[in-house]
Amino acid sequence: MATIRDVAKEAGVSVATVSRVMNGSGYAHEDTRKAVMAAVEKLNYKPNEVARSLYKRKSKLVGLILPDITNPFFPEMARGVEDYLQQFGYRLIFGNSDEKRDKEIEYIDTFLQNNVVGMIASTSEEANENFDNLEIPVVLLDRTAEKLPAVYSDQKTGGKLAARVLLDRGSSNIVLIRGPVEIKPVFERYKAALEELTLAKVNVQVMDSSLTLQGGQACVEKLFELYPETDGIIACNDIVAAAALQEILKRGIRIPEDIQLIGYDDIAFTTLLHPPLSTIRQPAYEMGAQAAELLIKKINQEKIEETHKKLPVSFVERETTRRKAEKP
Amino acid sequence: MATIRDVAKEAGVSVATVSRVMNGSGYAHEDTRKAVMAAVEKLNYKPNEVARSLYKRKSKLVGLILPDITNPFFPEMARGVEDYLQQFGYRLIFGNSDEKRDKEIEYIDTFLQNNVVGMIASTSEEANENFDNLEIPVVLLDRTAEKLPAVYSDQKTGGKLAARVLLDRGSSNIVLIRGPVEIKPVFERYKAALEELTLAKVNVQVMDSSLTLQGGQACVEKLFELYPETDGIIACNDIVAAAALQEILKRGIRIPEDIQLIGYDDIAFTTLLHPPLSTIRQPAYEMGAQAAELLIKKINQEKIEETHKKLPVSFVERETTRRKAEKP
DNA sequence: AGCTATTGTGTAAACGGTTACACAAAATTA
DNA sequence: TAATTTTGTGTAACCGTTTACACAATAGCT
Repeated sequence: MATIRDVAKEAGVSVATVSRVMNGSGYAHEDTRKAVMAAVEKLNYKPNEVARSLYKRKSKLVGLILPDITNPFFPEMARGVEDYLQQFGYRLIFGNSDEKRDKEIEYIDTFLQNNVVGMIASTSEEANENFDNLEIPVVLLDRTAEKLPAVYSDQKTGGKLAARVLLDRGSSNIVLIRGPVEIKPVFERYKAALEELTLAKVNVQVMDSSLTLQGGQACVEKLFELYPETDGIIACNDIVAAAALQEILKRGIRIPEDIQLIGYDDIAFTTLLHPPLSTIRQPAYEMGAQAAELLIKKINQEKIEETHKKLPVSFVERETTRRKAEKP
Repeated sequence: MATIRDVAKEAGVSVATVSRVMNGSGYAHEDTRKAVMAAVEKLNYKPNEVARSLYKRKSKLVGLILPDITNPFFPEMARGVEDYLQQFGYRLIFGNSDEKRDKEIEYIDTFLQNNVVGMIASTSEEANENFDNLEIPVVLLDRTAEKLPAVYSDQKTGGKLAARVLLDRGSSNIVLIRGPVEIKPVFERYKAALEELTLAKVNVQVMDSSLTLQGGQACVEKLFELYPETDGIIACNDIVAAAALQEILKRGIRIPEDIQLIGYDDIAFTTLLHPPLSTIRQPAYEMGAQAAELLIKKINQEKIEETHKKLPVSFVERETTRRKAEKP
C-alpha cells in the first residue's frame, strides 16, 4: 500500500501538501493540486484510516450491538442503520450480545479501543450503566434509558392494541405468552396487554416463553393441556406465535374461528405462514435508520429536538384474527 | 481514556516497561510487574488498538461482506464466523453488498484502510478479482474461486438431490425455478437439478425468479397459469418455496398429494410453514465457522491441508414431499 | 515602489502504542 | 574474585496521518 510519503515524493511536494489536497483544507495551488492528484491516481493511494484515526482520536467506525442477528427482527434494524450510516462514510463494527452483560462489555471495550466515533446498542436494561460515562455518543435502539438518546417503539400501545384486537373480535379465554421479563420492551408490551385484558374482566392466563422457536414450542406444547378452553393467544413475538400456530393446526383447532392468535414484530415471514399471521408491526428498519440519524446528529454536535423517539406500532390484520364486526 | 504514558507515570516506570508487561514480552521484574498492573487497574487502562494497529500494520479486525443480512440464510453464517472469531479476540467490520460490485469494492477499500487482518466474503463471481492482489488473507464464503481459499457447500449434489427427491417420489411435470444466474451457487444447483431432470426424461419447465419473497410471489403467480398440470416444484431457495407453498394452498391444490415442493437452504422458518417444507439443507452456521477457522489459520500462517472446503448438503424430509415407497 | 494581505508550501510535533538497542544490575560460572 | 551470562529497564525511532507554525512568494493597495 502506498503511503502519503510515496505520493509526496512522486508529486515532488511535502506530505503536508498531499494531506491538504486530499482533505481540501488550507491552500493549494491548482498546479500542485493536479500533480498530487495525478500521483494519487498513479499509486492508487488510499489514506490509511488507522493513522488518521490515531491522530484525530476518532475513526469512521460505529459500533453496533444487537442481541442476536439470527432473530429476523434484528437484521432489519441492522440494515436500517447500515444503509443510513453508509451515506456518510461510516462503517460498522458489529457484535451480538445474546443479551449477555459480559459480551456487551467486551464489545463496548473493543469498540472504544478502536476509537469508534459512536455506538448504537440494544442493551439489556441493567447493563446500560456501561454506557454511562463514555465520551462518545451512544444511542439506544429498541431500548430506552433516561440518560441516553433512544429510538424505540411504542410497546405500551402495541401491547394494548394486541389485547384490544382479540377482545374486540370476541376472544374471552385468552392466554398471554410473556417473554423474558428482563427484556424491557418485551416486558412492557406484556404488561400493557395484561392490563388491558384485566380491565376487560376476561379470563386470562399467563405463560412464559423465551423468544426463540424452541422456547415457543416448549411453551405451546403445554398450553392446550393446561388451558383447553383457550380461544385467544397473544404471543410475545412472531416466532413464538408461529410455534403456537403450528400447535393449533396440529390439534385441528380452527383458526380464527375457534381461536385467535396475534404475534408481535411483523417479521418478514409472518405473511408466509398459513394462515398469514395477524401481528403488531414494529418498524424495525425505520428504527435502525432513525437511530443512525440521531447518532450522526450527535456526532456532528447538531442540536437535537427530541432525543427519545418513540415510533408508532400498528396492527397488521391478516388471517389469524377474525374480521371485526362492522358497525351498521 | 488513560494512555500508556499515564500508566507509566503512575507506576514510576517507562512506557516500554508498561508495554512489555502488558504483552508479556521481554523481561520484567516481578515487583515492577505488580506495580504496573496496579496502575493499569487503578486507571482502568485499556491499550488503544488503533495505535497498536498502526505500528503493527494489522488490527484485530476482520472484514465480512455478505450479500444481504436480511435473507435469513446469511445471519446464520455471520454468527458462525463471529462466534468463531470471537474466541481469538477478533472483531468484525461488516457490510452488505447486495451483490453489487460497487458496494463490494467500497467495503474492501475501507476494510483495507482500517488495516483489517483478513477478510471473509460472499462475493459476486465476476468481482472477485477485487480480492486478487491483496496482501492479507481472504476466504470466500458460499462462493468459490480458483485462487482463493473458500468454504462453500456442495451445490451440485444439492441440485441433483432436489431433483432426485421429486423424481423418486413420483413427480413427472416439474417446474424448476431458477434464481439469478449471476449468483454462482444458485446457478449451479439449478444446473445440476436440470441435468438430473433431463436425464429422467420427465416434463420440465424452467421459470425465473429473484431470491426474495416478492420475486418468488411474482414468479409463482404465473406458474399455474402457464403450467397447470405441474406436479412438482423445485425452488431456488426456501423463501421462494414458501411463496410457492402459499400459492399452492391458495389454489386449493393438495400438497404433497397433488404436487410436491422442495426448497433450498433450510432456513429457520421452514419448519414453521404449513405443511413444513421439505428442503435441501446447507449448513450455514458451520460454513461460517469453518471460513473463520480457515482465515485464522491463514493469519497465523499455519499450513493448510485443504484450502477449498466443500461441505455436504442433505435432504431434510418434511411434509411437502411424499414418503418414498419403502423397499419390501 | 513600499506595505500589507493573501496564498502556497514545508518542517516538525503530535496521536498512542511497540520494539531495537544500549546499558546497568544481578546471577552464574570459572 | 574476575569474567561472563542473564535479567531488567529506559531512550528513542517508528507506524501513517494531521496540523500548528514559520516562512516565502504573490497579489492588491496606496
